Amino acid sequence: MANPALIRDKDAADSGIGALDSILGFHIRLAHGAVYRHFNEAFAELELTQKQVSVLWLVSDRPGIAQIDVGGRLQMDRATTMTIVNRLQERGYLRRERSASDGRKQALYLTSSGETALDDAKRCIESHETWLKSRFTPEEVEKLVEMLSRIHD
Amino acid sequence: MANPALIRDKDAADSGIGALDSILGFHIRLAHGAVYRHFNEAFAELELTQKQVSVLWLVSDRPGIAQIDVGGRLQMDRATTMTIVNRLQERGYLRRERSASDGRKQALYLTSSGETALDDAKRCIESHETWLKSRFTPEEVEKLVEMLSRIHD
DNA sequence: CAAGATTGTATGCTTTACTAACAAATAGGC
DNA sequence: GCCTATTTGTTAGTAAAGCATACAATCTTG
Repeated sequence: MANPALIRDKDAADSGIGALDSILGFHIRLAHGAVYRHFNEAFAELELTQKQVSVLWLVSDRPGIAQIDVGGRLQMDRATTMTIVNRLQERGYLRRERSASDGRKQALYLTSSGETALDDAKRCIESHETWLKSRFTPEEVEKLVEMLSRIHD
Repeated sequence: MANPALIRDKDAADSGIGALDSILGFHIRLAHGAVYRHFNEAFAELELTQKQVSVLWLVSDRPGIAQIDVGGRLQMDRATTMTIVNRLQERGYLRRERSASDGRKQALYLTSSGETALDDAKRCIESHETWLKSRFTPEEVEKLVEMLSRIHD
């Protein structure tokens, strides 16, 4: 009955976010939230988070990498890195070894089940990325990545 | 002594994130993290989070807005919205009133101290946004916002 | 009016992020 | 070599944010 377009004041029925719309940081936050939710749906059965996959991937690329370097590359502090590595170790996806060249460091390696999990994850990421990139041309994706890099580098 | 470029295997001394670099979602996550950290530094003395400021701003723009609409516009579920509104209410920044038009809804209004806090926050956001946008031309900012909107709309 | 949907609320769990403190190992100045 | 400072890992505690579930009150619809 009530035409939504006519509702005013108390119901604030028009959509949009008003002046917030001009805040770049706000759009980054919303976009991140949307990607985060889609990722979690895609990875529900694998039971892996974005961070966990990132760490697995990084350790796979650089066997023997130290925790501090994982944190540095993924922009996490030592404590945060610990909790993620701990969980991955508990699940048997990676193991720690004392580094031979620096006794302070823990060298990280994937286990074979960690590699299997990462292979599954990469397939999920592929479809997740396809979903995400479907709204852009290849040139736009490149431009977007480049601009985002300017923020986090 | 040891040339970093020569270190191999166990130390993985080169920088970068390898194949992860081509994952758009990963860059969104890193950029979000960088913005999040800078925001928190800028708002350390105000003791407000991004979400809290967003809610204050939205309630200021639309006095009497219901919690469910706040959540919808900021893409949060009811439970998450509750915790944020609760905290803002505890701090005396906003108040709840039963909606006259719909008894299920709580109409939200800023208190005068809430408006003061929002004014302070807007000044902080301005410098935060300046920091963020300083790496882009105005055209790039516009393009970036437009592309991010394609993700979260 | 009855049944279903919406909204707010309360509770509990998980992940991420940060701080502070401490121990072990390394690096640097003398 | 020795002493001090730094780095790295670890633990413990705090907090924000997100989500699921359940329940009550209210509204909507058949």
